[in-house]
Parts: sequence; structure tokens; C-alpha cells
Amino acid sequence: MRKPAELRKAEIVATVLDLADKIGPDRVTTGAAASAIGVSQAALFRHFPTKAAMWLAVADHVTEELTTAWDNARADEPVGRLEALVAAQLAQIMAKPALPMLLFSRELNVGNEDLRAAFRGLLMKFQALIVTEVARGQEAGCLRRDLAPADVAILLTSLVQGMAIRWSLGARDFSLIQEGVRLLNVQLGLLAVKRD
Amino acid sequence: MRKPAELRKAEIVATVLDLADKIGPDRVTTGAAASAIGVSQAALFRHFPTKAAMWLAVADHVTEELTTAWDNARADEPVGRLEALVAAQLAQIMAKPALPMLLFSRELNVGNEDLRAAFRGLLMKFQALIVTEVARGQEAGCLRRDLAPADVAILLTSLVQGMAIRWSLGARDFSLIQEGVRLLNVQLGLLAVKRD
DNA sequence: ATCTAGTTAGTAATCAATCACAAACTTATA
DNA sequence: TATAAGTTTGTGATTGATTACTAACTAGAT
Repeated sequence: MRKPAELRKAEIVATVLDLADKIGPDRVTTGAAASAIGVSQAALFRHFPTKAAMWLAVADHVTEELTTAWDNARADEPVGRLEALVAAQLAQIMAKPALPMLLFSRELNVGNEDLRAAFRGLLMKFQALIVTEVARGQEAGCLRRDLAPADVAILLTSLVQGMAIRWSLGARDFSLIQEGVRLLNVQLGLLAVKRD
Repeated sequence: MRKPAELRKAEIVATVLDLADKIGPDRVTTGAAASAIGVSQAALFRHFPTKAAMWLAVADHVTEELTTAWDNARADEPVGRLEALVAAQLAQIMAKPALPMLLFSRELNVGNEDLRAAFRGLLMKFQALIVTEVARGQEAGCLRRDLAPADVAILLTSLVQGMAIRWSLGARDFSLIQEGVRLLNVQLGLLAVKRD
């Protein structure tokens, strides 16, 4: 079945990401993706010059999705926004379990330098959002002021990554977002100004 | 050059791990390993029946190295031991950057279920060591008692993993062990009983 | 003389990418 | 409106490279 190129491109991107979830990023061959879509393997190269270009398109798509998820994580207090940001990130990882694996995939780590740069940029952007909100929380007087915002941000984003790894490598038998938010609140409790 | 099988086996294991550091776990082909050693590709199959068996031997080797590193991380107080354990872990990762990547490698995640089990066991063992030491620290009165040791352990191991990811994806332009221990102490400061 | 650790020279499988070509859609003109 | 011309999206067959693994043979030490 013929489709306009725009639609087909989007379909390829979605399928590559979906297959990456199911069988792992490095197992996604052009043949596998094509047969999952229902076209010939050669058809993919009508829309992308190389397989690396397909992955870059996937990165673009993920960037958009993550960015809007971050934008939608609103709250009136800085601490609430921190929780919303982390929850949004965990939700995205749950929905697309390939994301953590992609960071260590062969595709990203060898040969596809642009893909690597794209995802590094994403992580840095998230980190920057957290730093901003931590600083705001300190100014508002709800977070301890004796720690550098950048250090606090590393503690918080590390928690996200650590939870993602536990969930990804394990049997995925717990709710990533539920456990993640619970432990985030444990950490935020440690970071709150002491009221006693 | 002929070598006794024992030596050659060890050489193969070391070379596979070393190549994994340099070019990534999934790029280590039998041909690449063989030519790095200086023998023909077929020679490897004199010592291991399959490539998967080579990786299992690598896992055994890593298990031994990590275990002795943990054993040598001694200290008289629980908090000092926590720091020593984390420092030892970070040092191992710095020395063998393939370790985090291996967790998400294709080799481990598809087909080689034994390899996956081996590394999952290693992670769980480390986690258990941390839990034990946190509980001891709480009993000794140097760590806050209002948190579950398992939760605290997740915060600490997540920090290790988060730092490893930052270091691994970035330009590896900072000392993983130095920055890691610094941030560990920030976290441990948050967990210490308030003396004021 | 007999293992033992090696070799050279293969195999079958898998993969990304290319090729000539065909069908379906679009546009312009008679 | 009908149709010719051109463009877009597809296919099947194939290629060349790479891979893990095997088979048949060989040099050297005990």
C-alpha cells in the first residue's frame, strides 16, 4: 500500500522505536523494521539514505516528546515542579523502555556520533531544568541552601537513572513511576529545610 | 607462539575485556580479539566452544575482581566503609569502562541469559553490601534512623550509576572516583544525624 | 609417537545498501 | 474531459562485507 512520504517516515520512526523496546535497539535491522511495517526492506531506503539517518529521526521524535512532557510538568512551587519533572521523565521511560538501553546501544556508541550528541543534549537539558528548579527552591526557602544546586541536581537525576536501570535490568516488576516518586520524596525530605 | 592453554585462556579473557573498553562490547568480534592477541581467529575456538562461553569467562573474571575489591574496602566505621565501597566500585568502573556498557550490551541482553544472570547477581550483591552497612550505621547512631536501609541503599547505588552514566556518555573529562566520592559525601551529609 | 596448540581455508548466515523496474499518483495540455 | 508526461513510492533480486564457527592439516614438545 502506497503512503505519502511524510506518513511513511513517521511510521518507520515509530516502528524502529517500538521494535527497540521489544527486542533491543541493536537488534533492529532494516529487514525487521520493514516486515513489521509490511513493506519490503528496500522501501525504507526510499525515505532514509542510511540506517543511521533513521535513528537520527528517532532521536528527533524522542526529543520532541520529552520536551513537551517537560513543558507539561507544571506546578506552582519549585518542589512540586521537581516532582512533576521527575514523574514525567519516569513516565516517558516506562512508555519507551528502549530509551535507557539506547544510551548504551552499539548504534549510539559506535559510528553514529550525531545520535550520541542528540541524546547527550537531551540529558543535559533535563539536568539544566532540574538545576533551575533547585535554585528556585532554595531562593524560596523550601530547600537547604548549603548545597550547590548543580550537586543537588546530580543527586536527583542520578536517582532517575538508577531507578531506570533497576527497572530495566530487573523483571520490570514494579511501577517505575510509583517507586521513583516515592524515593524522590525521600530524597526531597532530606533536602528540605529542617523545621524542627 | 604456543602457550599453555591456561595462559591463553586468561589472555583471551583479558583481551576481550580490554577490547570491550576500547570499541564497545558488541563490537568485539572473534576476529578482532584474535588479531589483538596475535593468533588466528580459529585459535580462539580451541579454548572456548562458543563466543558466549568467552563472555561467561569474562564475567567470572570480573566477578572475582569486584569481589576482592569489595573485600579490600575496609574501614572501622560503617560510614567509612560505605565510602570505601563506593570508591572501590567507581575505581573498578574507571579501570574497566566496559562494565556499564556491558549491562546494556546486545551480548548480555539477547541470547546470553547466563551472562545476564551473572551481572544481575553482581549488582544485587553490591546492593546487599550497602544495605548491610547502612543498617549498621543506623544502629551505631551515625545515620538517620527514620529511613529504610533499602531505600537509602538505592539512593547511594543510584548515585554510583548516575555518575557512571555521566562519565561514560560525556567526554570522561572528570575523575569519576573523585567527583563520585565528593557527591557521595554530600549525600552522606544529608543522611547523617543532625548534630545541631 | 602422540598429544597439543596452532594454522589455512573454508562454510552458512546475516546485514545494509543498490539495482532495474513497475505501479500509482499528479500535473499539464489538447 | 481525456490523456500524455513526469514524479513518487514501491518491489524483487542481488551484492559485498562481516560474522561465528568448522574441517583438514601441521609444527613442536615431552
